[in-house]
Amino acid sequence: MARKNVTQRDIAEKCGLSVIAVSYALRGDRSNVSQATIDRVRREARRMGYDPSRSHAARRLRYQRTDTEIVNQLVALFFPFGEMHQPYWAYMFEGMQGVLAAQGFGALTCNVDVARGPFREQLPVLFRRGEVDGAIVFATEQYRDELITALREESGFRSRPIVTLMEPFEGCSSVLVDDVAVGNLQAGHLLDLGHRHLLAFRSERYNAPAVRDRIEGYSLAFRERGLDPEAGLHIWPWIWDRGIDLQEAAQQALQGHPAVTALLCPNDAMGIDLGRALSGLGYRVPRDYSMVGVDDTDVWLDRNGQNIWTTVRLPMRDIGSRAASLLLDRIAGGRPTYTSEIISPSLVVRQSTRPVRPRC
Amino acid sequence: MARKNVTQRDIAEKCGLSVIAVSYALRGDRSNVSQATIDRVRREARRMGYDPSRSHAARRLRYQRTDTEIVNQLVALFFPFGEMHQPYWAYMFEGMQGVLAAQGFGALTCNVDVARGPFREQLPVLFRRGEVDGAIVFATEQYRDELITALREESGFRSRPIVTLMEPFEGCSSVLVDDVAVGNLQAGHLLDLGHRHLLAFRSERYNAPAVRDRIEGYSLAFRERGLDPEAGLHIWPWIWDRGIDLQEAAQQALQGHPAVTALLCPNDAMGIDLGRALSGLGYRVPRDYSMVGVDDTDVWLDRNGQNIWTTVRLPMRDIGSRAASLLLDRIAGGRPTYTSEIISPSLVVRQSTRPVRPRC
DNA sequence: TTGTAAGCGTTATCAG
DNA sequence: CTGATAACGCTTACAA
Repeated sequence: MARKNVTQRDIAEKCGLSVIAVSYALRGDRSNVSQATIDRVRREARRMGYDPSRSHAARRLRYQRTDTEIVNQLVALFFPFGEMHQPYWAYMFEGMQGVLAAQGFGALTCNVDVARGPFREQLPVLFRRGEVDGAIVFATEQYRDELITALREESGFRSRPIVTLMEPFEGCSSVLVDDVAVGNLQAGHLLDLGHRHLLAFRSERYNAPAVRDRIEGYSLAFRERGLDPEAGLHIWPWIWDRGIDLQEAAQQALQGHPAVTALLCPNDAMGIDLGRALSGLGYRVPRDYSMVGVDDTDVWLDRNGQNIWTTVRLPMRDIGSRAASLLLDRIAGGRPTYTSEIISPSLVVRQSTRPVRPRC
Repeated sequence: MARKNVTQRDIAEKCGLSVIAVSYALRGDRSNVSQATIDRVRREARRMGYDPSRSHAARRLRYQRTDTEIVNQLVALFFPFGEMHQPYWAYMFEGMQGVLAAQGFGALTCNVDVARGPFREQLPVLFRRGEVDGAIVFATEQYRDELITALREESGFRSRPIVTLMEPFEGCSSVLVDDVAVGNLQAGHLLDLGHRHLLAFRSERYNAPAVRDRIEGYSLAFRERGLDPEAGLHIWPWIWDRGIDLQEAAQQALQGHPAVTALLCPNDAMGIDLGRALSGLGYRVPRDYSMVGVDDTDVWLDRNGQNIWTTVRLPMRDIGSRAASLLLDRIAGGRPTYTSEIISPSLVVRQSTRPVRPRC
């Protein structure tokens, strides 16, 4: 058990140098110390078991004199409580944790809630101390603005890097999904199978820009194939919430569109629930309706344990790890450049879609 | 914008005292300073906007001289990746966050993985710095021992408080569930409905002690009613995993026990999946089989959006908040007493159970 | 009850 | 290229 901490002074004594020379050497400051000394000091430091993390407090104290920010290896992850048990968030989180852990960073998970008062007062004390290096924010419209404002106003955080997920934000880097491509892949696949009347469910839980982009993607798929979206793209507003009678809602949607042979679902969870409801109504997927989702995070197993759910895959782990990388880059580099990274979706064809066959 | 930090010296000047007197006063050290001074200093400090969290680094630095632990308002939450998207973990997490956030504490979410090397090297650097005040550990047998050992060996953490969830551990406080009562409630309810042959699925994912206790609870329920568990309690080993053919497995289990009219499920998720598989086989719940789960975290909705799933409820939020409270108590109090708290389950009767009716 | 001196471990400044 | 000095803000030991 290393009883006493090894300090720079110990190293200095051992090397016959001054403490400050050691300080320079350890930081590799070539303009104040020779390369030879640097090497010698570093070797000795390693040998003696010098651990910079032990003297973090001293370093912090010293640096606040010059208003220099110091890396604490701690970042905050903001997300709504409701997303916690969604598989897609679990995957994103996994992606982030992988990158963060590899660098020794810790993840401070934070939830804010309008019901609990002003956001600034809900932030852990660590923020005020300036011990949080950056943040990844996954929040829906309403929360996001207020949250980011709160962070910017917190003097311990101020202008530190923020990465937003799924939506851009002024002054932040972000990791986005190409929602036009998502819609295009979904609709294109169905059109290529010969389906000509598609029903899209516009989930209210989706924020405006993403929904707009998806629909644009649908239309684009029609036009790219010389078809008229006005004629074949049917949009049904849909509130997907616990407590809704899925079968009744599904029945209603389908009866209003007898020509429809395929369904565009905004995400897997909703789509699979809907598919199950259709089965309950006596319809068969894909015999009666082809269905395609988004995410590839949920499964619909057939009796052989095979996943039959055709979907547009969003690489959630990648999104998470890209966000973390972006954040760490900005923390390390200090460059105030706001990068946006756009993640491309990909189509995963399984058995919930098949070529159209004419209605009797 | 508070450009310059207010320090104890500023307050001292304002009050015409020495810095050390202010230090004593702010900490309420009655043996070194008069109550009058304390009040005066504190009032002035508040007026000037003195913020102790700003000088945390200085305090840390000073205290490490006397090996005094200082509260950082940061605790670690350990859990397996696989549990992340389980609703029950989401609820526990919510319970913990509520308590922690109310005290300004931050939650450092940590996952360890044997595949990534020794646990000690996977810990965020914050541990080595001694900036983590305590930990809540939710890990299955295999991980738990190694993880807690790693924490104890980390010189920056050493003997700081740990609270384990669901299972006790030497030298830790813990929040436990009364699994005998869980089993007793499940089986007792079915027996009271007149069922005499119960099939229990012993999920392999459950750790040994909990499984043993549940089964003891089943037997107890029989004996309390003057019935013989040997005659009516049937146990079926069951591997519940993705990729399994649920219908086939279910078929097999039921065919082996023709007298069975009710099913004891180890948790909701598995039970509801199984119930759906039974529906697919043409059975009806509860007409053909009464089913009861554990957790009350998952729902099985009927066509009216009503949850029909009868289950034994484990108050996950309470478990989480109790664990956090236990931890904060030990962090604040410093008492090295290891408390175990046992949480009682409760029966929630819905429509997946009904009185037995004789088989044709 | 109050004040003085010293030090926690580091680094910016400036002189050699 | 190297080193002495001072300072970051706080608290313990000891003296007044």
